[in-house]
Amino acid sequence: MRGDIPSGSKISEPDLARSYKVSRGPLREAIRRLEGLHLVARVPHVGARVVTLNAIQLFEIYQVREALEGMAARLACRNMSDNEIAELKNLLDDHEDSIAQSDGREYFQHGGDFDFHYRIIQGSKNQRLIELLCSELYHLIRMYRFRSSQILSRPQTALNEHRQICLAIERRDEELSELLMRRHISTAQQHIEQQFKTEGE
Amino acid sequence: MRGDIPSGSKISEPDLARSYKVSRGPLREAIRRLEGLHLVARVPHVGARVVTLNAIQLFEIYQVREALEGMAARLACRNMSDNEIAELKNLLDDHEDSIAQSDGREYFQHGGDFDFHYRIIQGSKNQRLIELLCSELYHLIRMYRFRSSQILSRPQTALNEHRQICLAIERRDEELSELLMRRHISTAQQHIEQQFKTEGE
DNA sequence: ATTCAAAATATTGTCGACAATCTAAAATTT
DNA sequence: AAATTTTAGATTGTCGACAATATTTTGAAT
Repeated sequence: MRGDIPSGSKISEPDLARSYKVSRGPLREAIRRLEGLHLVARVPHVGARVVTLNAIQLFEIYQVREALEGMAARLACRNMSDNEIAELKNLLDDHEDSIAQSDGREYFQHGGDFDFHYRIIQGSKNQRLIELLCSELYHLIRMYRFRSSQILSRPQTALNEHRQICLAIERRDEELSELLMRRHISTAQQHIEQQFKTEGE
Repeated sequence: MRGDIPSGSKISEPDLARSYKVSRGPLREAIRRLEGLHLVARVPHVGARVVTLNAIQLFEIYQVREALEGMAARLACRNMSDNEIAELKNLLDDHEDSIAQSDGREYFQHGGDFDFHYRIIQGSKNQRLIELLCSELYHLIRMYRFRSSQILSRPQTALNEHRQICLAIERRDEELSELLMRRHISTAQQHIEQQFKTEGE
């Protein structure tokens, strides 16, 4: 998860066991867990490799993310307390300051973007949705972000979109908040696609 | 997955290892995989239990399912071939016959309902979406269906809804097909909720 | 009789070793 | 010289045993 082991590299059980100072038994159990999280792929009798995300897989993840986070925004309208919404607004004000200070470059890098999404996901109060997005998909997206050092810095635009979503949630407008969240993620997806194309040249 | 081990029962590693004629090592690795699928829950130093779905958890799963299958229907509009859509229509005709023959009781039991949903999910051509719905969530929903012997038999209504969805896909109407699919699942969810209430009395 | 403490039991966590399988390297054949 | 077969090496899969931890039972004290 930290990215210490490069994406795509083969995992040698004896080597890893030595480096972590554990026996192969617990290590294999751990690998099986990572397999469940789709972070390593395992071929019987051949070995385990750290998964690599190609453009298509990232594309697919973003489609899933759009559906799930859209639902999260809808449920957040239903289930976030007035207090939680007030705190969400405070967070956005902090982000505003942070962008003004750092000239906007560090918004995505310091998890500011994820902070916002994280709160709304939590606000859905749907435990399964939370686990799916925050534990399972997040690691995969994060893995990609490690590689391409987030060039998609469009902090002011993103912040504006965040504010719109926040407003819709404040008004408890389920339809609108879902729509805006889906568009927001869809836009991010398109930016990544663009990036992949220019990268390929 | 077959339901041999009752939901909620504790899993004894030595017992299971004996009954499957394997050592505890591979068994533990298998349990870790099931843990990843959320089919067993594990507490350190205490043991593993087959998960039980309460009403809330099932409710949450259906919310996730609504979001994901709605997206699947949308993507199916984009990615299903004309041929695949024609086959989908044939499937619905078969279902029609099956319902007429068996007086409609066996539609859900024999996986007819799932057949339809399965094809649309596959039609999305999104591998991650397919895996999430068909491999991960399906087992959980199936686990519940084992317990309550599917009382929600409203076969004719469901079939009609399926036909409407199919029509929307045929017309490549992404908006409508997603909407109809979400309503279809939302309706099923409400039926289950109803059932839980009457069950609790 | 009830409650708390301590010992006994059972279960989980970990390890090192051996067997089965795959990958590569070397040797033989064409 | 190239290709195929064979052999050697490494890696994965499996096992039984031991240590650490939790649960249950037993006993004693209130």
